[in-house]
Amino acid sequence: MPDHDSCLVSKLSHYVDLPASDKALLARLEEATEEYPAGRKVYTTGDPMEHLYVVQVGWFCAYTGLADGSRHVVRIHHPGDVIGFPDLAFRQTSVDVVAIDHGRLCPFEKSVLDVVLEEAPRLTALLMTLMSREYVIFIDTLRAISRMNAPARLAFFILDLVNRLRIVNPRTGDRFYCPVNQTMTGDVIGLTNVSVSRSWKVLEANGWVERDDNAVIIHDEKALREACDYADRYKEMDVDWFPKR
Amino acid sequence: MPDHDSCLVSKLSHYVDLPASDKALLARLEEATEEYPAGRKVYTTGDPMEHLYVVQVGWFCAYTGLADGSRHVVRIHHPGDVIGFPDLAFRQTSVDVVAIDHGRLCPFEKSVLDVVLEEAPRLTALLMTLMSREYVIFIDTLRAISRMNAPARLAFFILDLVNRLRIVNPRTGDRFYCPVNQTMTGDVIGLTNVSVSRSWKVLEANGWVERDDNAVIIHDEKALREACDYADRYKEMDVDWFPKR
DNA sequence: CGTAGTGTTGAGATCGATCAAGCGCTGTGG
DNA sequence: CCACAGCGCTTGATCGATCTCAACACTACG
Repeated sequence: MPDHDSCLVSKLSHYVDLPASDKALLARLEEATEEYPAGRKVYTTGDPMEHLYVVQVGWFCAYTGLADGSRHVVRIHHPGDVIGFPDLAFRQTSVDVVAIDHGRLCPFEKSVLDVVLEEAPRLTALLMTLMSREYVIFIDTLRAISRMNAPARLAFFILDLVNRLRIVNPRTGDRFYCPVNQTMTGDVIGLTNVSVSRSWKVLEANGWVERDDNAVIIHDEKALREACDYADRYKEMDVDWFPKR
Repeated sequence: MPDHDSCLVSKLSHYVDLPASDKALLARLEEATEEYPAGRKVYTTGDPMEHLYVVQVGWFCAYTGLADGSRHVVRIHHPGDVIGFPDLAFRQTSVDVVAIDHGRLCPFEKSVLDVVLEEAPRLTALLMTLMSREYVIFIDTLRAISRMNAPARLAFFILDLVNRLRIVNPRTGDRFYCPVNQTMTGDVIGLTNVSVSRSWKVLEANGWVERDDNAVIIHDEKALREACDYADRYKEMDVDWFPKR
């Protein structure tokens, strides 16, 4: 009965087998999916923190505004991601989330997480692990932004994107579609759109990447990795310690 | 029987009441405390990820090295912090951890977390929440580093420190002891020791802070907050959704 | 007294920001 | 069909914040 599979489950099955009871639980908790046209807000900073969302289709962007009007993009979310983890600890959201292109989300209420924690330890472990992985990637990002030059930061951005896309779609290979413009890219890695443009030029001149309209083609992934000392956090997750049931 | 109280419990009781069964569980899982003289390594990048640690006494520093020999400090840990959250997802550690001054840790094995998840949902929720809070603070840090100037970053660093110290010791007030030198400070907020020194001068010249040997005295917290658009994430945690047992 | 660690200060170099202009593409409306 | 506006990207010129390098002061410690 694939129609009744939770979309959280279908995304999370990439990582670990969940017992049927966990799947059934999630299917019960999950609300109807929601469509988001490009540009539509999911929520705004300060909104009550009531839902987590699993991205089913499309790219979403979590960002915060700064006092001077500039913007910092916290995270670009792809299909399979969970939106809202960081704000679990709080009553209010700490970021804005908006759809970059047309997308679909599966919301489920934060308030039902208690049932998950009580009844589905294996699923709980998976959620904790996913959160922890996001956290480590953040550490990597901070490291890149605080200590690396503009082209290296862009290399990091590209590698992070492609490796995440490869999880959900292993056929991704070295070419992917990227709807993120240069201004937004800069807001992710702490640069202006001008520096992003120049950094692209550098990476292209090196023969490491190529751009074709909104597509990115990676020609020398090894060189990109070395440029930003990249560690792929998406490959090896430790699920051995998970509860058995 | 305070001697048998888990030190994790005693630290976590700041946030939420835990059922006696959770406390007993933790006391059982916890290993003997370990003493760390200043400078002693707790673990090194690439070590098998076998323990989490609760800081009981002292300051610890989690950092990663960069290819060019420079260093990025991921986090300064204080009493009450849990060391190792970010690496939960992985088999190997992704940072080095070292004692800044003399300290004491309570290790407990990652492999027993499955028992926690199966038997102590309320405690599990607390751990998830603490991880999530760390994550949000990281987002704030990244925002500061990627978009703010040197004095604002230092202001952020100071406010983060003092607000964390105030959790464990509410009597902290506006003065605290800080064993972190300027080089390490720079490694936290993405500056050189030289820029840190100059930024201190700026904040002092503004009359916002004062230094007295290794102590920091805050004279105008409001101004500091405004300088770096600071949000105190340590005040309001949402524990309402926690499982009741 | 010598050494190591830490912080301060100055001078010059550098990287990315800022400002400004222009190009190509797209969608819209006359 | 054309004019125009809007958006994203590129490029050049200049500016400025921070880095780099270097020298020096101070302290602790053997």
